Amino acid sequence: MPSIAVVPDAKLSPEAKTVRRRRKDARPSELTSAALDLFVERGFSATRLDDVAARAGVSKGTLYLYFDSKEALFKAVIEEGIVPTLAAGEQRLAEHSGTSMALLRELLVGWWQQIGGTRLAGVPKLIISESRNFPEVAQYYHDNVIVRGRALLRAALQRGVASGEFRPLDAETAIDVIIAPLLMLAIWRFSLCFCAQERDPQTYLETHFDLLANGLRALESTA
Amino acid sequence: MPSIAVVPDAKLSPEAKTVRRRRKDARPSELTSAALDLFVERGFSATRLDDVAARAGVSKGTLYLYFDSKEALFKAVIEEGIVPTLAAGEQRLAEHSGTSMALLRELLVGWWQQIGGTRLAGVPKLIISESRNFPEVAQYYHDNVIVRGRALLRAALQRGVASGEFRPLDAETAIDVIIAPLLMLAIWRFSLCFCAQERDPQTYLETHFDLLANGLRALESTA
DNA sequence: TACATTAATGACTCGTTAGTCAGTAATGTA
DNA sequence: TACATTACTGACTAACGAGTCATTAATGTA
Repeated sequence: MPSIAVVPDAKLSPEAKTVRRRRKDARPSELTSAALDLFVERGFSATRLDDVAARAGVSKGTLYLYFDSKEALFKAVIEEGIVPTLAAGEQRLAEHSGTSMALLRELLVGWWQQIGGTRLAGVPKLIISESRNFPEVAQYYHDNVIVRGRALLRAALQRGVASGEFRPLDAETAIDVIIAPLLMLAIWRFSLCFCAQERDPQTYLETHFDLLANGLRALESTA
Repeated sequence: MPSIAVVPDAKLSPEAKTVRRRRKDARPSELTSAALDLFVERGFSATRLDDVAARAGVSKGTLYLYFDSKEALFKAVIEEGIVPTLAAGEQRLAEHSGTSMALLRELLVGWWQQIGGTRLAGVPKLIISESRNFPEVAQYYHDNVIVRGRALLRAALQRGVASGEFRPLDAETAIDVIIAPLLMLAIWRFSLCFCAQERDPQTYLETHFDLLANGLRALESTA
């Protein structure tokens, strides 16, 4: 990266147009960062690698020095952006000592802070939209995000049921019901001008939690 | 395929390969039907018009006799498949006399029967995935589906609040909370191998209704 | 049967973009 | 200063697919 310090994802300044810099270490993350921006904005297929490269301040040829293919670049975006959050969640689960509802809330708030509320929130939409046509990415996401994410929630729910805090429930369905609103919130944030757009995510999340707390509460009102 | 009666979206039989038939009336719906199948399966951009035409048993040139562009074809798919359901919902609303919860349930079940449970369920995913790159389609869907659909739910909710059946609520947020799980259910059905795939939609919907009924119930438990 | 009308065709153009590779410029080394 | 190494470039290709249009075949009509 070197010689002259440069902000990670800055464009080349105009006068530097033809200057070649050598920054082997910094390139991959500069490229994945640029890729995330454009993938989220335009979709995976509709994003041109020329544009990704340009945004990272390099040429397309350089991109291919670091990533074998467009799909490999996408995988790297997921690996770098999403996967670490799961590790954090797994640690939270292991260390938690409060109520299960608090744990659940903590996991979901954590998701919002690290993914749902950031530009990474566009990734689930990308996966939903395009993974069918890119099986390798789909497989990677399934194995490293979906399976691990669901396992996390399943553990939290089962703990609550075991302690009598939650009424007995079908874990898989409950997981769906819990994450669907979060995913939709993330999706809406990137679906131009639709619905929730300008509304407050906080209010939405509170409403969801509120509903959830009632729905999960043991014994009273609902069988 | 003429003269002899033929199912709407049948492929050409091998020996009919070079025979040209004239069926002006039937073409548009044959083409939109084929288009829906392929759009849902592969996405809008990734679908080739050659394939749509072939599935409808015609050539690409013929497709362009009936639709001005790929986007126009997409608009026609929505117009023919989704819009009528909204008209049905509006009628239901006008004629309903029971409780507001029953009306709400009726609207959502109707949505499931006519859209969510059919191949049309793929359309919301298409819109979410690709509308950003196709502003004309986005505008059409927004005006004719989203706005009308939300108005329908808003009316049902407001009726319930007015009668004291539901607790006071922010209508827009409540709408989001109500439709998010339905949309996710539809989306999951077309997101290969992910999550809810093989689970029972009925169970999922029941869980959602159950949660909803508790969340909306007036006065007790929650403020 | 001859002629007019129109539904349908498919080869074509033309723009687009993932991926390649021979060459260039920056840096390291002696 | 000369030479070796390697990060980087950008023009190129090959393939693809939306949209066009001159031509052909089916049907209607006199």
